[in-house]
Amino acid sequence: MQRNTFQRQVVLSAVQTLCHATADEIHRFVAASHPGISKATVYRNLGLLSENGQISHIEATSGADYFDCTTSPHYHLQCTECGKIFDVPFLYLGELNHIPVDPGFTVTGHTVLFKGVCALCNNNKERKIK
Amino acid sequence: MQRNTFQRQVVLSAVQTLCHATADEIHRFVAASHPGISKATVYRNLGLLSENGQISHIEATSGADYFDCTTSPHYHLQCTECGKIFDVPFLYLGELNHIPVDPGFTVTGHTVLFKGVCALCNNNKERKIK
DNA sequence: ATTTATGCAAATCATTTGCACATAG
DNA sequence: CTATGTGCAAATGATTTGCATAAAT
Repeated sequence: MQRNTFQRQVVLSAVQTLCHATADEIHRFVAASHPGISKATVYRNLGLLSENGQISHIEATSGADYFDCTTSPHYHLQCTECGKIFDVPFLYLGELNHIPVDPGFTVTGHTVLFKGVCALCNNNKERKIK
Repeated sequence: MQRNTFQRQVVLSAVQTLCHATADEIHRFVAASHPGISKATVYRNLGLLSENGQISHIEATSGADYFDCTTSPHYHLQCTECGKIFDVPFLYLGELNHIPVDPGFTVTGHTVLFKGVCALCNNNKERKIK
């Protein structure tokens, strides 16, 4: 049976405050008020909380993974300049899980990740040119 | 100007032979006949060849990335048991790059990766149960 | 009391990088 | 010749793990 530790509560509440954050960002946030909490504990709790469906795990294709306070299915846009994650609302292609592949294969899910440049980074780029 | 080194030719030909392979698999394949070629060189050439559009880079969400001998746009299915990559033909959602997001954002591309269990691994699982 | 969780440090895995030497153009 | 590429080993970054101790139930 899973226990309701102080550390787990603090990690969950950090994810809910930060909305989209990496394990390291969550650890830094948590450690600010509770310096004793280790990064390993943050990782272990992020894993458990995602398995429980209390948060969701955003698997990036480069750099660190992110954790999301929202658990409803939706896709993300990641800025290739700063790494930040943004929600892509109003789009979820559930039917993609039923694509016809060789019988024998079992499709269990799919990931969609958009790449782009966020407003802030676009702005910084323009300034550099000038 | 880019040079046409022996090592680069060997790496390209390995990717074309293996079709879907990780840097490590490509290095092992290459090293079998040319033991002098280092893994760093394999990585550097895989990077250059993808930039040139001679091969493509499959960014995985866990474990090692793969390199693909094909360069036409298509998605992949990765087996969560063995990590192998399979093509998902006849499906490319180019229109996804035009999803409406906040103005200021620039969407430059998207990744779709299916997760599932391949025929071979499904088979192995069944045997374990019995 | 017993099992689950924690903190720490070390280990792992994929990939990148610095640097001295080699070689393609 | 000289810029680009190579091999080696060390560095990096994200994440995981072993182990002794702590604390939830």
